[in-house]
Amino acid sequence: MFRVRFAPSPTGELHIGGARTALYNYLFARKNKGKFIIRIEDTDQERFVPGSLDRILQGLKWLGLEWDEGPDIKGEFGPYIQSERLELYQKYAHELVDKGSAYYCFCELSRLEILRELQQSQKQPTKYDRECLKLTPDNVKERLARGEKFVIRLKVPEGKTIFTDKVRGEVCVDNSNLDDQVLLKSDGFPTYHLANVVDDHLMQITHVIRGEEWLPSTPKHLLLYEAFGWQPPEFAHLPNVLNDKRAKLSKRKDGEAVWVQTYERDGFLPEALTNFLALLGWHPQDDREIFSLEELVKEFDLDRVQKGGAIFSMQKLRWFNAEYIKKLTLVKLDNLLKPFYKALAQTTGQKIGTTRALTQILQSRLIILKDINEFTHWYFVSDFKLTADILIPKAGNLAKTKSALQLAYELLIDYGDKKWEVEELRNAFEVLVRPGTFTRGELLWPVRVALTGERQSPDVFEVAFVLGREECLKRLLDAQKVLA
RNA sequence: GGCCCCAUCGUCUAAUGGUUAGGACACCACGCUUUCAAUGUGGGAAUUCGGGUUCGAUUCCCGGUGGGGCUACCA
Repeated sequence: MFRVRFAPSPTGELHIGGARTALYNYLFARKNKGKFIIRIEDTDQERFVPGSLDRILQGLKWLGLEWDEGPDIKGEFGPYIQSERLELYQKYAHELVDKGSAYYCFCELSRLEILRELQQSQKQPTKYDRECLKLTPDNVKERLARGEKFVIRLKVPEGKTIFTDKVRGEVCVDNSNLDDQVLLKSDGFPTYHLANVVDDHLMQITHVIRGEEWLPSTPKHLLLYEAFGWQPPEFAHLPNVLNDKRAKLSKRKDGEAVWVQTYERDGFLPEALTNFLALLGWHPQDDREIFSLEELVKEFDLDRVQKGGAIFSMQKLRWFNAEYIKKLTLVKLDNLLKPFYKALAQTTGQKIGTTRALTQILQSRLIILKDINEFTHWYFVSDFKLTADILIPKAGNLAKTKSALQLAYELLIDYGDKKWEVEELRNAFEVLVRPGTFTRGELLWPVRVALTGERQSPDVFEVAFVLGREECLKRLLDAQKVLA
């Protein structure tokens, strides 16, 4: 049974790159009828952000990536939060020391810094010089007894470390380039490397699917498995998600655009985001692009994951989102829009009744839900400023425009008991369009502008329909005053 | 500086030892049309460079170049 995990650090929101890593892990697990596990890697106390854990889990839930074991779900391999597993790492670190695969180090941070600088200036690999490996066992015992601060370092053996990555194929590193990695910090917390290996083993993870940034430290992890005498999992390193400058997407460089929550807030649909993310570094066998999560599960295959980094294209994401909005049922879209409508009504001090009809005419225009804010000015604001300039069509003139508005007004006054419906309205106005009197443009442009105050808007009759007769009459009258 | 990874249209990518190098986004044009969208049709746009191997390489190998990542008692 395959077991994979997503292991975020609680240092903020769910990162977009992390979301893709989680997605690929999820797809791999579901595809292979395996388990998808969430583990929280909170071994850095300084970077810990309170509340972050909940927000990351919420982000994953929003995306629809459900997990089988995790901090909020009891599993037989818990706890799933590393800060609750501290004794474990300490035990294993000391076990490694006993085996001779690791050693105590008492060196000061300041000395290590100087050492690094020296090595770099001499064009050497930067790594620990093993000063503390010279210490005699008695010496070590004495310093420990004295309560001196220490770390435990991996003793990297000589040789080469070779492994086969599921995405990249064979990777080979000479151990002489590997640093004697700190495994246990002086505060008693493990580093990522130790905690990660211990937990992946204990939690019986079979496939480690993670970001490319871990590729260089994988040999160290393999060395750890070897030192413990454990069977290592398979590794698959995913290409990075890049910004438009081809650098790894990061909070520092890219701001809140890296948080999944930002997309949720702006009205991207989770289905669109997962679809987009899935295709960022992976491709199905055919040319299809629209995939539900279930369909992705069916098609996903690690063999078809890309090696090179992929630029996060907002344009393409927006296209996906528009596609998914178009596919939504009216009721569903209207519900999703409710919070946005409410906020708008609040700012304009307006009460809103049913928004169904409004939603319908906006559906094909929305790219993200937030667009509703700009697309509904004509609906929520009725006292917009009109000018003759905008009311008169490019190919029209003042007199014709005046009479168009007048005729439209009269038509609605005499509308009688005809149905107030889009097609009915269209038919009624069509009668006014005659060669020698009005072209459609000469008639409909002024009417539409009178009703919306905007050069660009939905169809006149759709607008008239949602506005209602009273409001239309009022606006037509107002427009005529502008031309008077 | 050292180590590792990567390289097809602007972007995401497909494909092959012999193809008119395919699709999607974006862009442009045209159609529809009262405007804007949506939609339909069409168009421009790519195998990083240099060596090999081969009858033939964009595809395989080597090198350059370029890009990225790592180089912490961060993950």
